Amino acid sequence: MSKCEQCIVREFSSLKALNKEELVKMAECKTSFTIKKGDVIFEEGENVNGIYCIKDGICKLTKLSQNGKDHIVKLAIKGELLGQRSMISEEPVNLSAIALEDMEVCFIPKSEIMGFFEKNNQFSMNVMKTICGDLKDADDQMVSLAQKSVKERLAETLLYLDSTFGENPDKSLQIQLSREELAGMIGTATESCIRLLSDFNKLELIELDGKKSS
Amino acid sequence: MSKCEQCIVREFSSLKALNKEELVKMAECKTSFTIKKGDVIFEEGENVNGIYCIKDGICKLTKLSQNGKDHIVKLAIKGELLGQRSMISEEPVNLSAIALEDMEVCFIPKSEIMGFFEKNNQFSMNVMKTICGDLKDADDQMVSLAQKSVKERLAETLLYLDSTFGENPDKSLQIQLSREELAGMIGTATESCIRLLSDFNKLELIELDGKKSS
DNA sequence: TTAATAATATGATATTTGTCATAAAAATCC
DNA sequence: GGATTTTTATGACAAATATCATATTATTAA
Repeated sequence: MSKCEQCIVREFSSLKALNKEELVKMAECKTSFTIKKGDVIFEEGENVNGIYCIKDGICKLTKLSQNGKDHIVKLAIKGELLGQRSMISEEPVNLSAIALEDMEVCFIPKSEIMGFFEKNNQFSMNVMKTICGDLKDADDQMVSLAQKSVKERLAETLLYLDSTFGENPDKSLQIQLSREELAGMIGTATESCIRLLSDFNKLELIELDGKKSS
Repeated sequence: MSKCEQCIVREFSSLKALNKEELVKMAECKTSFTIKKGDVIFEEGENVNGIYCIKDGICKLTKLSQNGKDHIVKLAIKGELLGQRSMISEEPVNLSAIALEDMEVCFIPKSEIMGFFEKNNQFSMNVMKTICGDLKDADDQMVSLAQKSVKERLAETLLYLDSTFGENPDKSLQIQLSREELAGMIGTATESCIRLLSDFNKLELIELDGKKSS
């Protein structure tokens, strides 16, 4: 069992507030997983009873809508914690988490985290700040979905993917999303998304195949 | 200056975790306001430096989009706290709060609340749960905006307004929203909203003027 | 390597929704 | 109480987007 103390990734999450003792204790009760691209970490409606810490890789957090389409609510990367909201609310998770690439994640049981909440105020504040950040992002996305055209949302999303996940040496986006997934992020039909990408391509704003921004 | 101890409204918010001492201390540093319908409590981008507790009345939390329209992100009622997110994130507020009817609100300065965070764990947990609830709602709304038609969103919103804010004896909705505001909640043009309401009316699903749900 | 499957692409068309114009009704102001 | 402004309503039309059909290309599996 690897030591949380030596895991650099924790520095990027609320867990950075934990001291050595706490980290040792956490290392003892955590479980590590390897997740293959496309695999489900947890599914909407499940009782998760703890949180997942992403050690490596990227996943999408999706919610199934009535019409059967998956909407991508958020992308989560190395260092982020999954399942905090449902753990705090004491509810089943409201989103599914699915790996977009091979991942390594650690599961930390609820009992352990609740202990940190009681004893480590800085940890609580960190978690609160993270969730507040998510809430702000959600508000922004909401307004964007409500008031912007599909074209605007697509352009914004491409720029976001570029700046957040970076480009390969050949200028293509590092993150690999299918057109269907991209459509699921911006809230449109896959065909509309493909068509607009093709338009952007003709206007020479992007290059397709690898697809880079601007 | 009225006593927070005797204010029943606090039982409906995170503040219910406070003990007598804490309430007395809070009563000393809070300020009360009367807000007229249409008045702004705070505006997007402002530094608020504390939270508002709604003692009475309803307000809308809006965000201005690029096209100049206000999108209503949430409605807040008696008992709810405003400005928590920005206080915790140490950022300006991301939403404007505007009274939909005459209101009474109390302002509690940040320093006071931060003290509660440090000393009263139950209070922290309550705040966290509230924000987690808001986040879940935001995710739901996001998916609804992304995947449902305007008609579906309008119908859902009318049902929500009916069940949350109740009906008058004549079956009209208690909450008074203009067509423009309703459109701002569901993310559509005012004309489209009016048109659909008129359609619903013709189909005898609702009655206009007072407007009730059926 | 070929067959099968999935992803991407594009056309044709229908539907939804937005925009602009204008009118009627209601609310507000002197 | 009448004038003015705002809100609600509706028509006409344009634009955006979804849907269905069908290729084409890429990926996977046998």
